Amino acid sequence: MNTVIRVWSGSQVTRDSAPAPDRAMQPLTRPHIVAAGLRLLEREGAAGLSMRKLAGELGRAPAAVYRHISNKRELLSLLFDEVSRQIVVPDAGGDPRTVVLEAAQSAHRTMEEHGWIAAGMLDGELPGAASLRLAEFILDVLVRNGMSDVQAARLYVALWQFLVGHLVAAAGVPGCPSPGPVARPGDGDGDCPTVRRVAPLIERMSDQERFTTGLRLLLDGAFAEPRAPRAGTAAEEEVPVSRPAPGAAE
Amino acid sequence: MNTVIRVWSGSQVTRDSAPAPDRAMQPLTRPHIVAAGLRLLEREGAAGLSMRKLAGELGRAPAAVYRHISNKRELLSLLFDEVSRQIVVPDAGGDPRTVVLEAAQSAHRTMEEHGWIAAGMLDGELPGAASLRLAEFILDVLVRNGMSDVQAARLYVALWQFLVGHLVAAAGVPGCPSPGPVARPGDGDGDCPTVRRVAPLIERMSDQERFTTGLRLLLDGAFAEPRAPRAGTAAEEEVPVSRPAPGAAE
DNA sequence: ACCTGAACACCGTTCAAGT
DNA sequence: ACCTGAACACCGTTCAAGT
Repeated sequence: MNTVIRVWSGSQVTRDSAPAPDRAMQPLTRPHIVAAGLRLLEREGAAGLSMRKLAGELGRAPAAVYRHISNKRELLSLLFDEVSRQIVVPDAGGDPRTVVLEAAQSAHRTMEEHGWIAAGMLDGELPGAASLRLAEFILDVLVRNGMSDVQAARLYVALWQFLVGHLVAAAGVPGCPSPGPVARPGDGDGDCPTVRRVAPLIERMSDQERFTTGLRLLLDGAFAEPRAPRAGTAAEEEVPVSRPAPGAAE
Repeated sequence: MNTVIRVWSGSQVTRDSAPAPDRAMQPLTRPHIVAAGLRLLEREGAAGLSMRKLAGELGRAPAAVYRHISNKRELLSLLFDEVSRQIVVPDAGGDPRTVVLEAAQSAHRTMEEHGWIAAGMLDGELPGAASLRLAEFILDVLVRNGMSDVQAARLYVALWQFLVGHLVAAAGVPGCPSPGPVARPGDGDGDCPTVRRVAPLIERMSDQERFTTGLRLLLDGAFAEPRAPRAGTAAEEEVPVSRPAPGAAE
């Protein structure tokens, strides 16, 4: 197994030790606000985060927060950044397939701890500065191991979309643990024999499995493509301007 | 190219022709409500759907809706069902990889038309009865072509999660078209040379490409695994790692 | 059975006014 | 510069009361 190193230089906010229990009348700062937001999310979940409650948590009037943050979206963006800063990536050496798999799993683990992220994805401009480091790491490993920029871009986009989808699907209804991708065949819906047979297998899959098996398929697919044998500078084929897919009616 | 057939028996609600312009005092029905909901979504987008506006659209008091529907989640569920009913699947014959690809693309196309779906994913129990038909179709094709139930289940879950992730990532901030998986390297964030180089490639990818290339990777990965030889008919050759033309795929 | 009016307990955000 | 009080324009949902 690879040594685990931290890719970030240290978080300015820790969830457990708030900057201070909001004493006397120290003026608010963004770190105060971010910390309070994380506390609120941890305590009440995604639905519990409101600008008003946040202000309450900080002991101020709701309007006070707006002196330091322009709206709720910016708040979500800051919170997401704080979480992505905690993503840990493996050592870059070794089999690239394994390294990328571990990096993705690490991102998955970190974000999964924060169920609200899935909900935040939809109205925050979440892919912020901190997640750049993860992108840099993955793209760099791929390219350094012979993928063209285009191949790396494609795989990275696919990985990201898959991660987002997994988080959203796993979060599902805020309360329920995981509705899964298929509902149980109900009464009125013509019989779906295959679904009926396979559904239990799906329901039995753990969250980890749902993520990792898909991840493996993506990586298998990507690494099955021919790559350049060696590379320091992987300038290769130029992107051939996407043509419409051969058999696809689109 | 495959003949396109409808897998559903007909929608009881059409978006364009509402059941009636809400005349005199016909009692409300669920189809009325679903139709009004779709009208509202089309006109005002995901953020424009509220129980109060829905009631307004129907010419009733807000409370009236609750006689027919128990809450907003159920409404979203019904709306999602109505949309999934419109998914068209290809003919089941032919290369399974292509058939599944086309089915997924079809689902993508249908859901993409309804940007609100991504938002609804998070607080509706969306995978309802209608999407069972799609699941049945895909699982059936996979198993009929030699995949084990477990293999089929895994690929299906991966496809679903990827679709969800794509929709959410593509929907992004309600207003903005597509923030994409990486933000532009900003000022303060240490230089990320690879991201800086690759980001333009990612931004240049169309929505279709972002979906289809990932889909292909998943299918490549899944069909690279050994499967049982027999299918319904004759020699289904052991797939020797499908290779899409190097960089010239698409 | 179906609907209305009015209310309850919330939202995000703005803005004049205070210190 | 930073904060408060009060307001604006909304939410989802409930419930007694009407017909």
